[in-house]
Amino acid sequence: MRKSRNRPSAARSTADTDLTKRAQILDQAAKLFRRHGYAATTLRQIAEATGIKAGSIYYHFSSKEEILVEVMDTGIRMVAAAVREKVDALPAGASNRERIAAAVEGHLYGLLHHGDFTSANIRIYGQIPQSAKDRHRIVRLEYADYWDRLFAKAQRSGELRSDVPLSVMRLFVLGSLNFTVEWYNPKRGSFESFARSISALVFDGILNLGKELRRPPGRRRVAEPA
Amino acid sequence: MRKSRNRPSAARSTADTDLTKRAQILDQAAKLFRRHGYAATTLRQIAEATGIKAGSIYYHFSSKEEILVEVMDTGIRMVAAAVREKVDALPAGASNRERIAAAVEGHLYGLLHHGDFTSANIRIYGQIPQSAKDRHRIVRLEYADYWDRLFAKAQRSGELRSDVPLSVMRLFVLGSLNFTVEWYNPKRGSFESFARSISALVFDGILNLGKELRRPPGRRRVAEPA
DNA sequence: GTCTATAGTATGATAGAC
DNA sequence: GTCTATCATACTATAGAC
Repeated sequence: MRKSRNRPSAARSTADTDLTKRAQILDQAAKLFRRHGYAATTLRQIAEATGIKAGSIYYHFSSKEEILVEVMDTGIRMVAAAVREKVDALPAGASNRERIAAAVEGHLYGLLHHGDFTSANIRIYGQIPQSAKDRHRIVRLEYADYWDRLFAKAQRSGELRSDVPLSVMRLFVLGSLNFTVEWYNPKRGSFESFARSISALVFDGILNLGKELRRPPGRRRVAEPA
Repeated sequence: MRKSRNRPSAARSTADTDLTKRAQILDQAAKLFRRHGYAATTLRQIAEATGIKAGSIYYHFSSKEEILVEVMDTGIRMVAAAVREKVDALPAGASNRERIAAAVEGHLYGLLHHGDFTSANIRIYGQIPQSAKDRHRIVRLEYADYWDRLFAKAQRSGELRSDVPLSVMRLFVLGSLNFTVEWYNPKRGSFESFARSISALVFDGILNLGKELRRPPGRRRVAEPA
């Protein structure tokens, strides 16, 4: 069913147009899936938003579900790429806590800068057909494993609290980050200050510890011997 | 359009049957909305799950959207009721921090014990028609205001950190709680221990502060003078 | 209070012209 | 690579029998 591969390598402009159209369809699909859900979005809507007719979509995709799976995969991949970039940019001797902080920042960045794909992924994952979940599974699991290893190492080194089950901690953190796509408003301050706030809450919680213990924004507290 | 009100007050069994059927429809609708979304759920599915035929639903509801709005409202009301119960049970002199802790516990309780209505609400809110959002708006806003006041008081009394915008803090907390419906698994431990874990993370964050600073489960840290 | 039957509309997908 | 036209199916909602 895959067309539009293996084209004459010279035809640059044609190739670009083709890639662009495919990408356009995915962009519009992500936007519509995010706003109205998968089932409520029709191929006619996607087509109209892309500037073509419904039937033409089948030149680029073999089914509605194929569009869905590609939108879902893209959502995860964008976030995963942003996380790896941030974490890999750390100096060699970075602590596990610093690695998690970088991952949190990267996750938020990927999440909030590719809004439609990531929001669609988070919003509709629980509602898509099982067959789509199955095809999306590998990409999703791989990313979950990444965080799993990050947290496991950090707890072994004693940097994370040990009175809360590790899986609860990991799911809580990822869940709280993911839900920011539902309420983050770029008009109310810069992304950087937002990320600092979220990071502070994840690491230190909401309580006021007194002026003596609170560091200036951007720096985070480490264990404070009594 | 409203039938089945003002019936002969003697007919207890008839009344029960009627209420039960209406409630059954809502129960099944909530379950299906949660799993497949609003648009993807058909009246035939709701009817079949309830043990009647699609046309019969119109005796109890005037439209699909009316079912939706009632499911959405119920989701919020159940959580709000659980929160008020927990907060109102506190002694008169309770601190704002204790009030928030009780609200967190109540919110989690309401959320995870009425899974279908609350999960449906959280999952599909962003996708329902604008007309349904408008009709759902008042119930939703009222509950948001409750938390708003709770947080505002706590920050004024200095119990909450002041280096993070209050709205970010409130939305972060509610969002992280809400997202637990996506991953909470009652088979992996009791609700009570789960609630303690989440509460600990919300108030204190994920870092290990050293054995000296960590209180036994259930108790929470207050400001610790240096 | 539930049923059957159906009106009116929209959907995903396909075929074939250009 | 996109179009028009259409098939087969499904949907919400209504009407009227029981």
